[in-house]
Amino acid sequence: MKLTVRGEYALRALTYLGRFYGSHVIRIQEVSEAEAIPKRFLEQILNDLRTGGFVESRRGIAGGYRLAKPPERIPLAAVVRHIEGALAPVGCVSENYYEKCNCPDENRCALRSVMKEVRDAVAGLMEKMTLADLVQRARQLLSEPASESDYTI
Amino acid sequence: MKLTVRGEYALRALTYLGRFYGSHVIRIQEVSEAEAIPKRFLEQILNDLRTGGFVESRRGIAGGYRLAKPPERIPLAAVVRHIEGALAPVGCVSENYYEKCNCPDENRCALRSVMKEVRDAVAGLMEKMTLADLVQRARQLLSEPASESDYTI
DNA sequence: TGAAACTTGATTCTTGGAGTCGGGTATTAT
DNA sequence: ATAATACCCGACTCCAAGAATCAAGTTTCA
Repeated sequence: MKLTVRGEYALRALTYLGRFYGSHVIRIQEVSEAEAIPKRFLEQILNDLRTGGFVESRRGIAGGYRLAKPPERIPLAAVVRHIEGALAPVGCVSENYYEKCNCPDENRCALRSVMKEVRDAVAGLMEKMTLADLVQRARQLLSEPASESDYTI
Repeated sequence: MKLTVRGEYALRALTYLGRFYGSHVIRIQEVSEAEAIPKRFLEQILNDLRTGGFVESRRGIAGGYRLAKPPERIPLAAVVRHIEGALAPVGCVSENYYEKCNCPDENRCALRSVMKEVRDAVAGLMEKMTLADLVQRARQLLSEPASESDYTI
């Protein structure tokens, strides 16, 4: 039930870019240092995010990356789906990346019908949450003193 | 965000055993055939489930497995946690299997606070759902004619 | 007493995640 | 122009974990 490191990096990088949405482009180098992500690996990921239409790039000496659209229009579900595929815990209940499972009869599979609920919960949540939420939260956490205290969204 | 095959097998095997809860013990062979799970692999898994207190076994020629407690008292969350560990999408928001993530400052990590919601949703659901739900659903699906139609719980 | 079934631990096989590397291409400051 | 800088691209390595398989036990009962 885990997100891959790759997916985590993608979300962190996007959040960083989101904080500067509307201004200049950001160099990979800067994101890499700020978020402690291996630079070459981050290159791959940002490139992948570009293919997915989440960011756009500018080459050359004054190059870098920026979001391709406003953070409010980037649901976390879309990002995770593009980077790692299905949100569903088992392939046979995925809406976007369905794959047959190995149970004897899928239409009579009890697990399937139950896992679908989990999928719907996760997908529902992550479709509602956008990069804007992540950015807003990042700004809050950076302006507040660090603490263990609970938070609300 | 995926369940492993091992976890899937565990839930399927438990569901099968659950259908016979209260009567005789079931041979590995039978579960293996009914659920299309490689026998040797299933041995491992059932053994693991025994260690976890979910099933109990009887050795010898009339041996087999049965649930160690009523299905209503086996939350799916407990099974998955025992077989594969954390339910949380990232280790740093797991309540039962916490592990530090590699972000620069965990207390100022925007992703963390958002992923926690996902964890809570998944954990909440899977703690409410028990093996009894799976068994009940299995019985329904086996008595009904197979269909693609939607279902409710 | 032997066949059936669980027990245990080691071993193999494969896949995919994580990260690296080298060279290529575009852009711009000078 | 051209050199420096930064993105672009594909191949490659490394390693851990998942998914089994195997062999040799031990217990039980007919």
